[in-house]
Amino acid sequence: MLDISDVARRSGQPASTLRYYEERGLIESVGRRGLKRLFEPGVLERLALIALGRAAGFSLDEIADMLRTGNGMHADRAKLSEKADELDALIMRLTALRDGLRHAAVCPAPSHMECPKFRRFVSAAGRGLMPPLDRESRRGKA
Amino acid sequence: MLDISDVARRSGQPASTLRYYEERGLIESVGRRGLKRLFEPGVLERLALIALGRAAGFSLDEIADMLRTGNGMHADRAKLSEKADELDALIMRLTALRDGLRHAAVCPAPSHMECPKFRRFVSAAGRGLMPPLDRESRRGKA
DNA sequence: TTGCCACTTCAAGTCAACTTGAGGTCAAGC
DNA sequence: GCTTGACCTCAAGTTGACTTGAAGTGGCAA
Repeated sequence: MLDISDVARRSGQPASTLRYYEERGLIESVGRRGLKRLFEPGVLERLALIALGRAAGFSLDEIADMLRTGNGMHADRAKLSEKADELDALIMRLTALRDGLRHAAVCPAPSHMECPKFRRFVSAAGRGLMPPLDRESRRGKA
Repeated sequence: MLDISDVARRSGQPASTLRYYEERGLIESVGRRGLKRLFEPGVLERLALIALGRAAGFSLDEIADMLRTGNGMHADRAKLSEKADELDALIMRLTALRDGLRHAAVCPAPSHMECPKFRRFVSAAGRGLMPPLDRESRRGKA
């Protein structure tokens, strides 16, 4: 049996997150010693599964559903496939973007706007072909 | 001269966003007709540039800085390069993830956890090798 | 038995980028 | 002149996933 600090240490998630996940129905504790939660070791695998789901872009609610239906991420394969397709589209956009940035970084044009290649990227973004990325990048710098 | 609804229509951004961007110093209006803001047509290119920056994962603050220093995204090339590197790392993680999902979707193992390939992905996620994706995916479904 | 301190609960705060709502203004058409 | 309605300002609300803080509890070492 693990107490919350064991789980925190071994999963890398702060205790507050573990309590939050329990409240949200993502994990469960199997009892208490006094006030303190006790967890089975299996919770670690479950937390890894949750981390995977989060990394794939599933929300906590979606993950909770999956974990509830089967008892081990019996996620329906269609949903996984769909998420893989989404990732594919995202990867393509990001790749184009990366190439654009890479080019802008080395482009000899005095101002980026004078470079036709860069102007193409700008106007693609202007036409909404490249939705914002957000949180991921913010984490990247922390 | 364009009023805010012209800019909204032609940039795809709602008026509220344009006001917000002005407040944040990302764009500026050149005057008023009565109460109503007037914009120069150039604001459209600037908005496209902002959209590009957002798509690349820059925060509004970072974009505002870039737009302030030069007067046309004279963004320093080191910063662009750095962002391209970040994107590269992100792309690699997402690709691994996509492959993992794709595999899980077709894997014949009765439960995903019985597949050694899937277990590798899970444990990689558990070790924090795959930080969450978040907002991007949520947008994906809207 | 006393004290420490890791744990507990619950409500509220945080973050970024907006959006929404209430209440007001004003140019233009009738 | 009067109405209409697009615009204005400013404050507050939204979202998801947490974190933080205050106030309380209880197991265990000394």
